[in-house]
Amino acid sequence: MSLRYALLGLISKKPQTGYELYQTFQQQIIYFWNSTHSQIYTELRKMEQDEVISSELIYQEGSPNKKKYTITKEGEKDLIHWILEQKIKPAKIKDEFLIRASAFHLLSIDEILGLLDTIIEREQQILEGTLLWQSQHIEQEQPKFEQIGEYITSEYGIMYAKMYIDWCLKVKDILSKMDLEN
Amino acid sequence: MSLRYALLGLISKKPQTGYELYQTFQQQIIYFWNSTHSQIYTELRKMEQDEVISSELIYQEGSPNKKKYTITKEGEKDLIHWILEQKIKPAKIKDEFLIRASAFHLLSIDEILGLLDTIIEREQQILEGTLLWQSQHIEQEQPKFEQIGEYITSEYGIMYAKMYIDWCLKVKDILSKMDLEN
DNA sequence: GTGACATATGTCATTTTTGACATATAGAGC
DNA sequence: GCTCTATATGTCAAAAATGACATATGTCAC
Repeated sequence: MSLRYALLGLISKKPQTGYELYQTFQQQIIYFWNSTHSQIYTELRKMEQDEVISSELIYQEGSPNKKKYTITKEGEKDLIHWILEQKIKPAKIKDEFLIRASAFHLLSIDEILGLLDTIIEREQQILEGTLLWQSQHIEQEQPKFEQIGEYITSEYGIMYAKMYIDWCLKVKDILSKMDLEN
Repeated sequence: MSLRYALLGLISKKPQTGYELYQTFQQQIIYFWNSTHSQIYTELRKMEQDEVISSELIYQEGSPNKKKYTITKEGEKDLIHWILEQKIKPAKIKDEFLIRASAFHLLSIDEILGLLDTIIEREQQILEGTLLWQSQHIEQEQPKFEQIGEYITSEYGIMYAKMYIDWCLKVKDILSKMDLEN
C-alpha cells in the first residue's frame, strides 16, 4: 500500500503523468523507495478506480498520448490520514553489497579492497548527481515550505551517500590495521 | 537469489539452524536485509536440495527438534563466485518514513515535529542496541579477521542510525529557520 | 537508412514476499 | 489455571514486485 501513498504524495504537489512519476522515482525517490514502470502504471489505474486520483487524457500529435493524474479531495484526506495515523513501519533495506561485506572473511584483502573501491566510485557518482540536482532545484538560502519534501529528501540522499563512502573508508582503515598486525 | 547468499554467508561462519539464522536477521542483518521466518525455512530447504548446504537433525527431549545446516564445498564455491563475479545490484530501500517526509508540505510544523521526535527516539533505541551488541561481540582493539563481517556490518548499522538521527535534527533546524521567516 | 535512445503506456507469467494459521514444549508472571 | 513469551519449524493463500515483451513516434548520430 505504501507505493500508493508515495505516488499520492508526488501527485499532491502537482498533476503528473505516470512517466513523470517513474522518472522521479529513478532520480530522487530511489533513496527510499523503488518501483518499476509496470508497477507504477498498474497502481495508478487502481488508484483511479478507488477515486483517490482522477485522470485527464492529453492527446499529442506525433507523440504518444499522456494521462495526467490529479489528486482528489478524498485522496488528500487518505494520504494525510496515512501519514499521521498509520503505524510507521521500519525501513526495509535490501543491500547486496552489505551481504557481500558480511562474508568478507572468505576473501583476500586485495579482493575486498577491489570491491570497496568499486562501491566508493559508485556512491561518489550518485552523490555528485544528487548535489547537482539539489543545486538546480532547491533554493537553500531561502527554502520555501512548498518545497520541504524535495529539500529534505534530497538532503537525506546526500547524507546517505556520504555515510556510505565514509563507511567504506572506515572498512579500509580497519583492514589496513589488521594487515600490519599479521 | 540474494537471500540464498545472505544465508550461505552466515552458515559459512558456523553451522546453524533456521531459527538462529532468523534471529540474526532480526538483530543484525536488519540493517541491510529483511526476511520472515517462513521465507528463511523455505529457502533453506531449497538450498539443501541444490546441495549448497547439508543438514543434521538434532533430537531434543522436551524441546522441538532442530535442523542444523552446514555449508558444502559446492556452496562455498558458489558463494565466493557470487561475491566476486556477479554484478552488484544497487541497494533497494523501502522507507515509509521518507515517503511521509516527502509529503511534509501537507502537514503543520507541529505535526512534522511530532513525527520527527518519534523517529529520533526509535533510531536512538536501535543505535543503543547495536552499540551494546557490538561491545559484547567484537573486540575493537584487536579485531580478528574471522570477525570482519560482523564487525563492519555492525559498524554500518551504527553509522546508519547516527546518520538518520542527524538528518532528523537537520530537518528540525531547517524548519526552525522557516518558521522564523514567516 | 539504421540503430540507439527518449518519450509514453501497457500486458503478463514468474518470482518473491507477506502475514496469518498451525503445532509442540517450557518457563515466567499474574 | 491462564496468558504471554521464547524456542523451533512448517504450510499456504494473497499481495507485491520483477523483468521481459509489446507498441508507437521523434530525434540524433554514424
